[in-house]
Amino acid sequence: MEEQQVGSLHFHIDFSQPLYEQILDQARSAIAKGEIALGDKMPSVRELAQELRINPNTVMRAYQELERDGLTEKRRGQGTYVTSSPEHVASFRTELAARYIDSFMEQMESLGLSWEDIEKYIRRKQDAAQGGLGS
Amino acid sequence: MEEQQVGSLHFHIDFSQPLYEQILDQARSAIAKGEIALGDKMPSVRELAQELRINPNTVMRAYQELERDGLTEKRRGQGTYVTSSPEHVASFRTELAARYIDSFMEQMESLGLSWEDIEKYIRRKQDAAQGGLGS
DNA sequence: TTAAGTGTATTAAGTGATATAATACACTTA
DNA sequence: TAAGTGTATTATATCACTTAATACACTTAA
Repeated sequence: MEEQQVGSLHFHIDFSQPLYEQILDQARSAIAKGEIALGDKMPSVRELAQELRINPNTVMRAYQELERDGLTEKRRGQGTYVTSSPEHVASFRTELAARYIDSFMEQMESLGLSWEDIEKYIRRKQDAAQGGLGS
Repeated sequence: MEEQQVGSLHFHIDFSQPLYEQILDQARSAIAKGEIALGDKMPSVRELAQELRINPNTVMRAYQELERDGLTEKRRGQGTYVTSSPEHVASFRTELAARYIDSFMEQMESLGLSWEDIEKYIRRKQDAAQGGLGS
């Protein structure tokens, strides 16, 4: 397990998933949750690669997907910046959340679990953890 | 997209995921939902491979995992059978469901979504579909 | 103008997961 | 004995992922 702070971003990298996917997910999360502010400069491709001790091409791949998500903008010769548009972040969140939720509901359906079953499990878990998630 | 009925089992195979994983998931689902009965004989490795037009080794891999799940028992020289123990199926369901749910909640948390947000989305979706899932 | 720092593109190579193919063995049943 | 089981092995092929080494175009600041 690898823990790394790069600017205002925090990464924990392991070998359970493709590297570019972990960078992507964790950068998405940081932007979606406002851990890095709108308009802020992201670490450069080379810098992040050096800090995480991985290849620049791998960082590039994650950064290209971030831009496709509408979460970042790239300025040739300057660097990569978090979008300044709150709407872009918001629409990304709802779209990705919808994808996650739909896929999750399919999994539950494949196990023959109803929505009520799921609610019961979550409630039990939240009680046990004394409100771990509910904002 | 490939649709195949093999005995009481139904498979739809594509190239979105590893073949062995699709077989595994769909067999798990069929057993968990009782679409194939406890104690029933599964298709033989060779038969399923032939029907799905894939390699027997690939079916083997899925079948081995099914046994590790406690969902099937293999009898050398006879075949592969669905477990006769309802408890095994039940414990598998709750265990896998817990894994799915936990991973899902992590995804939601990474997007900064609260449990209430999720509930709202689901309710809206269920209303729109006039009760698509609720048992 | 120059140097350093950006994103980007290309080519080559290596590794591991996935899948196929061919074959053989041990076991059970009819 | 023959046919049908699960199982194991070896070889091969493909693809995703990752690294490596370079090179190019652009921007900014010295």
